[in-house]
Amino acid sequence: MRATIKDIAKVLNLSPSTVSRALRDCSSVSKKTREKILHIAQSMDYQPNLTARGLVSGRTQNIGVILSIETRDYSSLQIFNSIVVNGIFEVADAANYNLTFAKESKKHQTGALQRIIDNRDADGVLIVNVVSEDILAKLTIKNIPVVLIDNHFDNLQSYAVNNNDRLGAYLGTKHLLSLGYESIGFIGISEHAFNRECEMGYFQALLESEIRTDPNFLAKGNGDLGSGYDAMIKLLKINRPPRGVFVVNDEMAIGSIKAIKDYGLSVPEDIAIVGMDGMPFMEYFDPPLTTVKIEVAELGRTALQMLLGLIEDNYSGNHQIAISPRLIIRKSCGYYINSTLTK
Amino acid sequence: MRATIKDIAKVLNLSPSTVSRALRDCSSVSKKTREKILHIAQSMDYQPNLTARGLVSGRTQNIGVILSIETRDYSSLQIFNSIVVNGIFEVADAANYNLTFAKESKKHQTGALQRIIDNRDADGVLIVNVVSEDILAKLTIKNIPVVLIDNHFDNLQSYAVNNNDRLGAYLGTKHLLSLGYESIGFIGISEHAFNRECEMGYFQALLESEIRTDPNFLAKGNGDLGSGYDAMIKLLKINRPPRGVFVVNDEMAIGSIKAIKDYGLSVPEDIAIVGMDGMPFMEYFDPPLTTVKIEVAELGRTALQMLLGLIEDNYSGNHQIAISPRLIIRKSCGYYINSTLTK
DNA sequence: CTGAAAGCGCTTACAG
DNA sequence: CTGAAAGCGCTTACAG
Repeated sequence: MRATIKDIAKVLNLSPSTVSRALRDCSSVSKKTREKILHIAQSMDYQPNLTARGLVSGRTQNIGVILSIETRDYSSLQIFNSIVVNGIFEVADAANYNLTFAKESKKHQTGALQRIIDNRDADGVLIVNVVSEDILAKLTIKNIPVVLIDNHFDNLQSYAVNNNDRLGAYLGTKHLLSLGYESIGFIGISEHAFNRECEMGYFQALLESEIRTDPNFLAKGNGDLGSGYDAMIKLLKINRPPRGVFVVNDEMAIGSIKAIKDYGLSVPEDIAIVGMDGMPFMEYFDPPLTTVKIEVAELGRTALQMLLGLIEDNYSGNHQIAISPRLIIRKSCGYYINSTLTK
Repeated sequence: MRATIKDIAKVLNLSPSTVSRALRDCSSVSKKTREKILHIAQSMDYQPNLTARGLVSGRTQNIGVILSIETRDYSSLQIFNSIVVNGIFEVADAANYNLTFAKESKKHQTGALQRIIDNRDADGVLIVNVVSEDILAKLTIKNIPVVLIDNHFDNLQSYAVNNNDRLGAYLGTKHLLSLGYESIGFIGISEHAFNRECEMGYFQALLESEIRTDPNFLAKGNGDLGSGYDAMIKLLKINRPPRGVFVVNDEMAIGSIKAIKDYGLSVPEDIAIVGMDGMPFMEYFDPPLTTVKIEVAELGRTALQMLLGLIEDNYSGNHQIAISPRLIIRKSCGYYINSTLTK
């Protein structure tokens, strides 16, 4: 059987209280007895029972991570989420917290989510991606601290960590402009807050170059490859299509490159493309995709640091944090063709 | 404050014991009092404190999931692992278990892993991918049930769930043969047990077609794209290169396709390629990759079911289970070119 | 069918 | 600096 505090106390003829104190390094224990206790504890291979500790502290040492149940295996979102979780894990582990996953959809929610809400099976919760306002409300009522990740709520009261989408679109568009292209298109996505941010970055870049925006140069998809293809076809059918296009996610960017090729044109010679996300394998496509890489793991790390502060009741930073993405130049933007000009 | 069993007992003038029994549906409580208790419990929004339950049951309701610390974000392995975890989660959630992640490398192991081993912070453990034998030994000593996932140990005593790699290589090779190609190459990986299984599947398929194996047609990489490229270059330099090549993972398959293109040849017209894995985005490459898809989530599900049986001490199935992968035909194998023959 | 008591392994005021 | 006692919220023999 596993040794307990009582066992150690008995061996040394001390009280459990003293042993407990010594083990946790309380200053009120004499050096001599502390050393005796530590020594015996080690020789008996004593390790505290975390559950018992949790019962008296009222803490679970769990962080709930709520994800959308609908995420398909191998999808971009799945990949995004798993990297976010990596970042979360790093911080959680250092702070001695476990992660408790939970998933949710309109119709169904996992047992884990019920345990978090009903039984308070987490000291705090991270909500990744769009999850219903309903869940957020329930957690708030139960007084469980929450931080949103990549949730483009317009709710300024929530604590949230997002990619700086506006900056991302700005960087992507600016890069195309810096390459000398004068007509730049935009393929967005039908997701309000996110798309609005991206559009603002795009417009700002154009404005700085004093280029008027052409409403025909704006197209939208739903985020997947096929919709990026369709959106690009629309742009291609315009009288004089844009010379460069910023696409708000990599998957649609790949779709739009396919559309351009199928149209008998080439990337970047005829139309240059810049995506956003940083999905895997994108450097292996033909041409390798230039993209604005989101610091996904950093989103997770930052969010959990914030949440930990909230749990300890000593967070005093901003309610909302935006993490800067960064441009990764590959070939689809034409940088290496134009490099004589720009380098 | 949250209602406790005591609170309910007080309201109804009953003992906590009876309330506890009623709440857990023990048969020994009269229908009448049970109903009263359930009613009050609901009106007081009572939910059991899981920590307290855990303390008396000696269970943590945690399943430890050990992963390699070295896995890079966005790598194939990272994607593989996250899908395995999806499968594990499904089963865990249905059985009311939480997942506790832990990571490990030769030099370093996370706090979570120490908690699992030292403090028994999990009722059972799943080890995904190659993790040191040392960890396995420690868990065994502590009497913590373990199931390995995708760990190609040669240890027949361990409980393990793996992809049926031999079958995978067999299916891939057989498919190439069925397309009429008579010389088939093999690009393997320097990982003993895994590679041996793949080779056996490859040889078996050749044998059934009475094709002699040419040792020059065997090449090896380390798993990443560049190494697949190099391995293919080796095969291309042979006097008469193989007409089709089975590559043991998708990433190297993509690398080998690139090598073929750079060599001025085309896929599948000159050399046909079949990979194995089922990584995302592979259908978008040029040409879309034919591959043997591993049922990754199923590996996770099966392993946890096995582990749950072990924890409950009622598992009586095989120690080792191999999950069958399945062929996904796309364009890199030339099926659609040869379809007049084969359809 | 119900209750009183002991216990799971720890922590923490309160005394001394 | 140390100990006795109470308690965290539940479960479970043992009696009746």
